[in-house]
Amino acid sequence: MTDTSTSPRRASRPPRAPRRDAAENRVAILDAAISELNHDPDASLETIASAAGLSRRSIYGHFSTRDELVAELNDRGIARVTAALAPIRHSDARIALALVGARLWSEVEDVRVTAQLAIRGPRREIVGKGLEPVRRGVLDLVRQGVEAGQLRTDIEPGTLARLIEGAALSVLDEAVRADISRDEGHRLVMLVALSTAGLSWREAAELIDASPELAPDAQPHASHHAGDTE
Amino acid sequence: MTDTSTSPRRASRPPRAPRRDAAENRVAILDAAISELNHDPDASLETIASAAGLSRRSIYGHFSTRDELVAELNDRGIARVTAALAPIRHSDARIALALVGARLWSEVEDVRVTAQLAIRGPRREIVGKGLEPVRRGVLDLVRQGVEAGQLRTDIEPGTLARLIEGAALSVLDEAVRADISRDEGHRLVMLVALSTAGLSWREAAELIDASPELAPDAQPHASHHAGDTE
DNA sequence: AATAACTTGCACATCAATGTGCAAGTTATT
DNA sequence: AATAACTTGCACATTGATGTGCAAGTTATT
Repeated sequence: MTDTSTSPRRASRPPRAPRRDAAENRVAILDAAISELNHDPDASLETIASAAGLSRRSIYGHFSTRDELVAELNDRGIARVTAALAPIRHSDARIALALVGARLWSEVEDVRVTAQLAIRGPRREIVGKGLEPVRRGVLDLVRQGVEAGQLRTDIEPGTLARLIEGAALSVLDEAVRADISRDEGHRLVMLVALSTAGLSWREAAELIDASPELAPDAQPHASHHAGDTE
Repeated sequence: MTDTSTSPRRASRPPRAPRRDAAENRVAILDAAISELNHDPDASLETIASAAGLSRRSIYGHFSTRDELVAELNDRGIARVTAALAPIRHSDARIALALVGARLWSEVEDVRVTAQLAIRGPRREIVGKGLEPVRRGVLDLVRQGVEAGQLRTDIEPGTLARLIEGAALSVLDEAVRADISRDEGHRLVMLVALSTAGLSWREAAELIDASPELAPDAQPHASHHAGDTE
């Protein structure tokens, strides 16, 4: 049990670093949870635990309640999405929008769980709050694009932003259903985002092919900070 | 399921017709269930019952188990969707596709619950089977459109069909989030379906405005009269 | 090797939801 | 008014999941 109580019984006890295997197990739990919740948003701790190769009891050594585990997953998801989308800035809103799709694609699993949580469950309000900045970002892109005459004007920006988001999620769903390859999904999510944004399919393809920053390998991967000596 | 047939069977039980209020209550339960499950896919019978203005206990007078209630909802949903989409036939696949969106829109609530059930829960396989014909129909339309050079060819028909379905559902979600008016939703779902199918937003709008059968008041039953208005 | 950290299995308490039985009320229908 | 249909409240059994306490085992770390 991770003692969170701040009762300074004696001199401050130095919180030691967790054991290596324990740290690994913690990650294993998180990963298993993501994976299992992708299949069934109501997966039990039992299920998650055994998927992580641990006993249910052990989970409580890392997370004091189920909610805490989910919350952590959630924070992680939001953090990843935010990190992935934050640096996107481009003079062409269409490209930026495609980039949003592409970045989401590179985080499929986390994104899906987070998105599910944002829709269902009692936490949906809170999760929604966390995603607020991301949504604002997309909305700003849409506005920028409309302003520049690059995107459709027949749908209100706010609505359009949410629809693009929804369209992208559809691709992620489809990706889980049918096993879609990395590059295929990469292109697909961009195509769909652009289509929803108002481009014809030929325009979308043209734009993607003409923009080197949208190539499947132009993805600046999330920071593996610290070059580990190998 | 519900045997209303007056089979001349004098075994031991003459099956009488249900009392009028009972029949009404049954419908009330179904309606309440739809509504509540739209808010929370895991709504309890307690919640549903009180939303229907009844006690939880009374539900068991109409449905012997929760599953049976859900199954009935499901059948009803599939029936409605099927009925709404079955008569759609048109030489122009784009119009037909828009029509699919429009018809789904007219059944929003039922469609959403059914769609949810098709994704979550242990019944998803069964529900999916029920929707099979509908999906085949959409797929056929997509193929027809591709054949005729009216729809995009950069996405595999099977995938495209599912993406269109997903896009339409996004609109339905959006409709629940923000209160969208009947006509607004009607147009929106068509626009999004066509956009996903590959049209630019201007093409989509043009097509919709030029097709009287896509007008918000074009009624569900009278199938189609030869399109001559151009 | 010694220690503390971690895992595990079991027993147990709790909780929310489902489904039943039954007796007492209401209400539609004849 | 008489009857059967229906609703309701309460008690109760059941089930699945969560969360705890504890003792006994394992394993990383020193």
